[in-house]
Amino acid sequence: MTGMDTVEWLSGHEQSVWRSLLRAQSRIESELDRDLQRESGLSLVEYGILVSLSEADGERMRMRHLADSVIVSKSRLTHQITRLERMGYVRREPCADDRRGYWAVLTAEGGAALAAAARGHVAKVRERVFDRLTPDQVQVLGEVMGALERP
Amino acid sequence: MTGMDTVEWLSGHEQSVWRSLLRAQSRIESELDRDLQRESGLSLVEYGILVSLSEADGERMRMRHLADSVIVSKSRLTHQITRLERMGYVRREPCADDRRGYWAVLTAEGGAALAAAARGHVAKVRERVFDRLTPDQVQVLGEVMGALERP
DNA sequence: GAAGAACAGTTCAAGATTCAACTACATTCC
DNA sequence: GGAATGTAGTTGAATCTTGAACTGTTCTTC
Repeated sequence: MTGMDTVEWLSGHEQSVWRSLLRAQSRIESELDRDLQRESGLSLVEYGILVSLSEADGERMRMRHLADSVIVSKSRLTHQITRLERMGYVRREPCADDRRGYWAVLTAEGGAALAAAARGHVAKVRERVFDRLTPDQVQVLGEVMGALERP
Repeated sequence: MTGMDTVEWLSGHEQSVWRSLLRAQSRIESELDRDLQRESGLSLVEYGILVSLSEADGERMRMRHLADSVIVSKSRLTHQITRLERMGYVRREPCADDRRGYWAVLTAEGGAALAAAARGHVAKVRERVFDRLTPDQVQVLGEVMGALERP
């Protein structure tokens, strides 16, 4: 009795689930990223940013809100938006009623790039994920991820 | 009829599952990484490398095999092992029967660092993932991730 | 047994990410 | 109203990642 039993370990089954999860995660992410990159020149994060913007009111979002929405640090978002701005897909606009703030605004080119990327990307997501699962599995996966996504 | 219907889109439910998955993924990973980093100075990838080595025969693995096992590029592994070597947690040994190759070998310090990190990390994994799920959900999650981890 | 292909691993340089300052504006509260 | 505190976003430097090119070894096949 060393005191070790006050720490909860993972059961054998939990451990194997956890490792599968880690492998699945990193495989899915790296494959989708590579394919998206190759076919549209966008990273997964850039794609996510464009999606968020395209769905927002006026196709624009405040930096802070956008950062939360795609789950990256403020600093990383700043750099990322700078790059997207260089590509012509996003532009910054100062925010009228909060002079500290900026809007990141989707440009027409950005919308077009997103549209061009979306089709192939979605096909890959389907192929890589949903085609491998039964409807019941998808159902439970949704419940599980719903529970896990909360902070 | 624009031809768009030849592409399979995601259903509304699939889309929402997919987005939950992405958010859950990035939250889990960034939280665990931050905590691990803070409490033991290891990144999640470094932790994974030490785990793989600790479980391997002779606590050593060839670079290539190790790279596959933790799912990173050869190049990234080279850099990562260089850093772990600087920290004193791993050392490289030339491979006797294949003169192109090297073993990455876990040092005593590396084993100790892993042991020190493991307890807290596992507690976080439990707290962040398994405590939120019912046994049935864990069961299905395992099946699903088993299907998704294959290349 | 030699030529050519494949493989293990590293290197280099470009680009991305991180983290802690930092600036500038907003809010609170006395 | 003004000092203190909080928030939005950027900057800079150090670190990390990426991908292609490269070295040296092994495997194949004729």
